[in-house]
Amino acid sequence: MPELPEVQTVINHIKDDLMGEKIKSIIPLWTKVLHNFTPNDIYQKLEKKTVVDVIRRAKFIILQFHTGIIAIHLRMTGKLYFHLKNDYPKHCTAYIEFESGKKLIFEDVRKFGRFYLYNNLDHINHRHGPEPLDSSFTVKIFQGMLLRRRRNIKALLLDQSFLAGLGNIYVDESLWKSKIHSNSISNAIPKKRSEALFHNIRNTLEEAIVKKGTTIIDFSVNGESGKYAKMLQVFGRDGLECFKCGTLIIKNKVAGRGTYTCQKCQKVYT
DNA sequence: AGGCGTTCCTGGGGGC
DNA sequence: TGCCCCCAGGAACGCC
Repeated sequence: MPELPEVQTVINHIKDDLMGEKIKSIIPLWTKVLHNFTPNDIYQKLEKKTVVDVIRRAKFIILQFHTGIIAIHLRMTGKLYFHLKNDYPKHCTAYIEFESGKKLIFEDVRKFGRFYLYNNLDHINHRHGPEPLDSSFTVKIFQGMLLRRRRNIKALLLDQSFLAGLGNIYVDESLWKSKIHSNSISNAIPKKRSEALFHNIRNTLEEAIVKKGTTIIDFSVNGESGKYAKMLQVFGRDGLECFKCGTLIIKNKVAGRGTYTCQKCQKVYT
């Protein structure tokens, strides 16, 4: 389940090979993978069809062209990588052919991943909150955001229109580090705790990017595994002792997601 | 506004 | 030994 650090890792891995490449064609092998366009649309909308930049916004990989963007969302099992052979992997749902002969493969076992074609980032920006790692995102802004809502903290942090990029793993990690129980209500969290949460979200994401993400279930880049799995403090540790207090970590469901918690360290604020 | 259920998919785990 | 059922999970959407 790729979250911000995993998406950033994919971009860091393929960006140099994408820059300056000109698209020859985009081939869907499974019809629904192109969400709002057809292969022919790229001739009209992308004009020169040359990749001028590759950036991340929220959990999207953005291929920037002179007159538009292709946004790619990996959802749960999507993988994006260059492939030299002429055959396609079993779960390849689409690929992009470049004039140079390079092929960018999109492999996606569960078929939730999608490609989108837009004129610019407006459409994505409108439905997404701030980037947690941006320098413009501050403690004060975050605390204000929490106070203006009265909502379950885990549901809120997972909500991409509130804050972009977090997913199930890094939400649990950030809440544990901040000693906040996932059943807490956003505007009941004390100032000191929300300040800690702000810093722990950023530190956790930054450290995970350095470690090239977390290898859980399906995530890897060209078979290379992320190293953050070794750093996880609560996620996936049900039945094991909390690293801070020794209490057994429990797993339950919060906001419809599998959630890992230390019932002693993490306080419920309501 | 917020919470919850449903949908999309498939591999894999649980139950017997 | 095998097989069937059901579920996880990101995001969008509809409903209360």
